[in-house]
Amino acid sequence: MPQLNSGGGDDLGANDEMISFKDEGEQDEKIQENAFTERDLADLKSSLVNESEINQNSNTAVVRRGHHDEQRVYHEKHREHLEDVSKQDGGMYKAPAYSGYPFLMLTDPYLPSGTMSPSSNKVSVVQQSHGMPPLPLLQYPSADHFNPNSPHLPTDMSQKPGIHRHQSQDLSGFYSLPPGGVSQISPSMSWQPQPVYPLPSCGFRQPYSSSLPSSSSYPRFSHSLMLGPSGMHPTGIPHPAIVPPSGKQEHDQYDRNMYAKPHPEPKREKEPKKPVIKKPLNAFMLYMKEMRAKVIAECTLKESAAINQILGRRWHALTREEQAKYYELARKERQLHMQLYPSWSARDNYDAGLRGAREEKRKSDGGKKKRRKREKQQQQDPTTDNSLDCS
DNA sequence: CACCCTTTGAAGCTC
DNA sequence: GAGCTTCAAAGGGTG
Repeated sequence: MPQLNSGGGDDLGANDEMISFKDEGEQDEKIQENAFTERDLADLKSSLVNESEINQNSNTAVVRRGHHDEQRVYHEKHREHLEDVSKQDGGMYKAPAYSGYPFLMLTDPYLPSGTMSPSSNKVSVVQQSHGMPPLPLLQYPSADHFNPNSPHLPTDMSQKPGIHRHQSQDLSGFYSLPPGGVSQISPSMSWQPQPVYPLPSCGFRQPYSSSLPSSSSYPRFSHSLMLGPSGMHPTGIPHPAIVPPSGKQEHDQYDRNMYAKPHPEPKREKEPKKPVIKKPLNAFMLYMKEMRAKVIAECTLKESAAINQILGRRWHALTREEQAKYYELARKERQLHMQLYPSWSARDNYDAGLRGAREEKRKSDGGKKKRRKREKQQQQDPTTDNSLDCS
């Protein structure tokens, strides 16, 4: 498989791919068309280097553990900024379709003067769809959180000992939204005519259930996410990424609960478990979310396995620049996820819910599934039809 | 009803 | 550090 850089490794992984894309120096014309210039790439590359440095400084294990005050400040800044954005945008901005948590298309914080990276600026969006408030995440259960004079909020966070966010992580700038961000997404390939973010009419479920009372104080959260103190994220901030221990999302979980998958937990009523915070989506997952509806419409397929195969082929058919957009989105998503859940680890979900039991079963099966997968890969005929069309 | 399938990528784990 | 495993989304299919 032509993985660009499967090395993983935090943010740089995806961007290394982008860098490698550039190094190969192909499709210059396309790059120009997409305003994805050499210089832009250099900027992006530079920004990524900075980011890794930043992460080293700010995301150490020590820093990541238990700095909830910091998170609160972050959300506060975030909220303030969004208010500004909302004003500037005339209320036109929308929530991204794949928005799980109130994911914001971020300004690249690592570029000087807060300019957008070439890829990010094409997708830098704070979308609000269906007339929902932009950032339910930022709707705090307590009005105190909104109070600039809140006693909970230190007047000078810089004085907070032991917590040092990198300057570039000034989140008000971090999440700034340039006007027209969405429209700047360069046209490309088959998904171009589609809105940057999938529309319900394309087969996606409504990102926000109409059944949810519009008067709700927490419009984008399902009721199950209106967690009390026990269901609250350690930050005290309810979040779609958090799966309450008490079962299924009452409404559509798509988008509103991007990271909130209703893992069935039969015994959860008796033994309250920690809410599950879902992994941030990687680039391909973001791509799938966006393109699934289109494939379904085109191919009249319903089986996800078949759809995903098609999407996998299409993913490889994407230009580097097009893929780079998703890598960038994924990178930012990981960043935001990290900001929101500093103490979260992917390992947390390894045994979440029934997965523990499932694990047991798989182990008892001798890793049957994975073995099948590997066998299939090995048996795969190189002459396999790689058609991007429906098959 | 729980799990499988199927994809890629990120992250964790093991050696 | 390489290689393997798990999980993330999705929803029809299967036992």
